[in-house]
Amino acid sequence: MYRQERRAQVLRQAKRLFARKGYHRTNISDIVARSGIARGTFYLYFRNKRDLFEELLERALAELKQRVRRIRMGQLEPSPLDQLRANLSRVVEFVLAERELTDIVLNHATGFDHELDSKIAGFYERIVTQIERSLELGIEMKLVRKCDKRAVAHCILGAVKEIVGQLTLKDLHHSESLVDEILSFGLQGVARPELLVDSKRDVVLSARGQATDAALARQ
Amino acid sequence: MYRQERRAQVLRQAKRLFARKGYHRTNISDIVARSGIARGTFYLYFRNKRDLFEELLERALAELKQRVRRIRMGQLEPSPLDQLRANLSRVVEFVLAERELTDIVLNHATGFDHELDSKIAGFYERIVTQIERSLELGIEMKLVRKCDKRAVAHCILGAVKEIVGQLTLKDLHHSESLVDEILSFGLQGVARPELLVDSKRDVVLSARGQATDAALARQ
Amino acid sequence: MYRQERRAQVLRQAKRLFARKGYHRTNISDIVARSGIARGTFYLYFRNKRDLFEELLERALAELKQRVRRIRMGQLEPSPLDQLRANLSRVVEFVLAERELTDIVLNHATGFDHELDSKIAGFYERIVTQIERSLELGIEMKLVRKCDKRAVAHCILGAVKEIVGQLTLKDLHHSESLVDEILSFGLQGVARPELLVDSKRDVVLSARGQATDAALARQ
Amino acid sequence: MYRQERRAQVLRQAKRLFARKGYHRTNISDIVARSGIARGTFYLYFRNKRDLFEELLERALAELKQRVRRIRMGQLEPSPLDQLRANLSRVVEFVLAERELTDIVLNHATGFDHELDSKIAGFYERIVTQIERSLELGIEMKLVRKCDKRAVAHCILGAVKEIVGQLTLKDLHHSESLVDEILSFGLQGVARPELLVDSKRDVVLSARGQATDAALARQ
DNA sequence: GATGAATGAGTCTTCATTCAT
DNA sequence: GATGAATGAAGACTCATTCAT
Repeated sequence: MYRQERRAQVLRQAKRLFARKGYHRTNISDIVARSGIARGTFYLYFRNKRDLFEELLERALAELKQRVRRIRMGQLEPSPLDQLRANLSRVVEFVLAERELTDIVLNHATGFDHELDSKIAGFYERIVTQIERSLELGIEMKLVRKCDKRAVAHCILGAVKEIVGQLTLKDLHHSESLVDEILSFGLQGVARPELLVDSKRDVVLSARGQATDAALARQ
Repeated sequence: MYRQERRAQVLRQAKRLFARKGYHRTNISDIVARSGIARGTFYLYFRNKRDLFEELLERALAELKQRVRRIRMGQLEPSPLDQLRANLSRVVEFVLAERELTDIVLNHATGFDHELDSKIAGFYERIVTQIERSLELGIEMKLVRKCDKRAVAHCILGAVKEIVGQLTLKDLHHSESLVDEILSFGLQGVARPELLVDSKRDVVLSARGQATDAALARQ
Repeated sequence: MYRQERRAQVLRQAKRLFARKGYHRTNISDIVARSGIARGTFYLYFRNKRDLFEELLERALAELKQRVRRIRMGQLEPSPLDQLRANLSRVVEFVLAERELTDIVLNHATGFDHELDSKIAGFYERIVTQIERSLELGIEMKLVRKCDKRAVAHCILGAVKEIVGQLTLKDLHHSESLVDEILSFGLQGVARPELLVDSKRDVVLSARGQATDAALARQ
Repeated sequence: MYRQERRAQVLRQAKRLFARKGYHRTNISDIVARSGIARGTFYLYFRNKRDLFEELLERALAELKQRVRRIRMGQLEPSPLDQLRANLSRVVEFVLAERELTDIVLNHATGFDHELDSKIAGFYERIVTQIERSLELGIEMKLVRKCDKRAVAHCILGAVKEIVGQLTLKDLHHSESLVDEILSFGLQGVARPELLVDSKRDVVLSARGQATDAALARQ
């Protein structure tokens, strides 16, 4: 288990450095110096610098994957909204606990090489698909309006990524209100609800938005 | 003007390479080979590799800044929504015309060095602030519900960034429907409007969303 | 101590090369090839090429400084002349033992950069001042004639530098007779002593040398 | 003659730059910028950078050669001492008029390449030989004591070089007194003349200087 | 297993020189 | 003749990785 401790120490230090300086500006010298091991020892634990980075990345992705669960229907399940909220809450929790890892995923894991890029892309793709499925489900359940599910899924993912990216920079603790704010935004957008309902039409914003303009203009 | 053409050619090729491989894996040899110039010629046009990158980045940011305009009130101005839509439309236009530049801004300009990081951060901060102001304005005009303006501004920025990032990957042409989809999402979220309105309350989603859950559950 | 041997080997080879070709025409490739080490290894021992050069220079200057000692008065001290001779002898010894280092100091350490130039200038300034003080002392003791001490100090330094520079080129061993020749020159110049003494005047060469001319012409 | 003016201008500027920064740190860009000509024009006037430098050097050497004349005997000639003084005076004059050129000869022309090194060495060799011959002549005329003529010649050359090198740094005008000081030093050294004469011996400093020590100690 | 000295391929950058206009 | 853009060889330095101890 001693071995594992050392390894963990290296991972920990590398994580800090990658988060602060990015992959290319972090060098093995930095890592081994911080980790208190010799240069050569590094290569007993990791095949090379890239592998170490990949491992960190995969840990983050695996953890996140696990925290974003499929929305399940059923009498025994919490309401879909609660499941949604729980997902988001778990993600925010992770982000706050692992700011550096999050920073790496969001800011330093991009444009690396084909393999890693695919890994990241696959991860996000999976998330987007999950969101898409949830939207579909929502539409079936008549909770969600009709929309370009894929585009909207990306919007949701983007909103979460951005908020979460901001979180890594600030000294915040987990706040449910933030999660709710994100949820509210995703669910109802920013317009005052009253403006969105119209006796004659289901969805106000449509036909290149002219109707909406009219509705809004009526105010 | 001949000089400017050559310079432009180098910028063009560098842009391609940076977008494809990122800054660190693109080397001067690549750039000069692609540009059909000699190694030394590069340094006639650019002080160094970093400067070239910075120039590309700044061009993108400047162009984007110019395309995102302040929402203006007044009889002679288009409706706020149309101004919003025009902003978004101009951004999407740019992104589609300059996929590589967009890719660089989104994926390769991060974790570079302090100066460039600040430049990017400043750019996004500006955008966020603009969105925030628009939200404020919307609230005053009773078009926008009350919310954590800063958080929502980040959500909106994130949604746009993500969609836009996806656009660079696909072979799409500018579609107004996409812009409308983003707008709809930002304005009304995903919930069916009817669910959001309640005779007794202005905003349904609140108090940790329990009311909403109830409302949604009622369906 | 193994490390020190390698380092010394590099210093030795660099010394040879700098002496033969000067700083600018000696490149790292030369040095590492001669030293039998790899390119990168060089940088384990020296921060850069300039540092290596500086180290060589400083070694030489330090050694020389140490060999040129202040003339001390006192019953227990050797006669001033013997102290002078000892200084000169130690310098000549060094020069012959370290021909290359001497060559570097004399011929390649000049017009380098401000810092190194100052170092060299400082070194010579120190020597000149020491000579000047010795002259002062000699005047007080009535061993030395009145003169422009600074100018004469430079003359003495120059004479020694030139002789020493010649030594580095020839295959000589340390010869006391050479030291004495320099001393004689410095002390009595080249004129036949008889010509210098005049019953009526202390110093013959004066008043724009006309008197001397007369004296010499009398012969 | 226009051409010659331009050429002279380039030589003038190059001289300044070489004197200030040395050969290697002076680049063609500097030279052409200062000279107000285009890069390519430089190569219409000079084959390359080295040639330009060589030309400057040769001018200096030629001028100096011309100023150091052989001591001639004869009723119609000035006294040898006056001829010596005139030589020295002409050299000092040149040095003061052409400080930069002197600086180049003394400090930057060394360790350059074989050909230039030989040129410089040849120049000095010539001077040394001239001094040597003068010493010989002086000995024949019983004006000069017996000595290692070659060594003494180097001492004299060195003294002059050093003084002259100092002159280039200071803001002095030609002073005959300085010339006399050098002459005095060369002729009579620094010892008080009385100490050098001994009724029984011609030259006091001899037999490893012990006699002199004794003589000096007698004081 | 641990070490850290050694490696050398790779990269940016400079600059004297050329040559088409 | 004059220009200055273009050239590309050359050089310093970095750093991930290896390997003898």
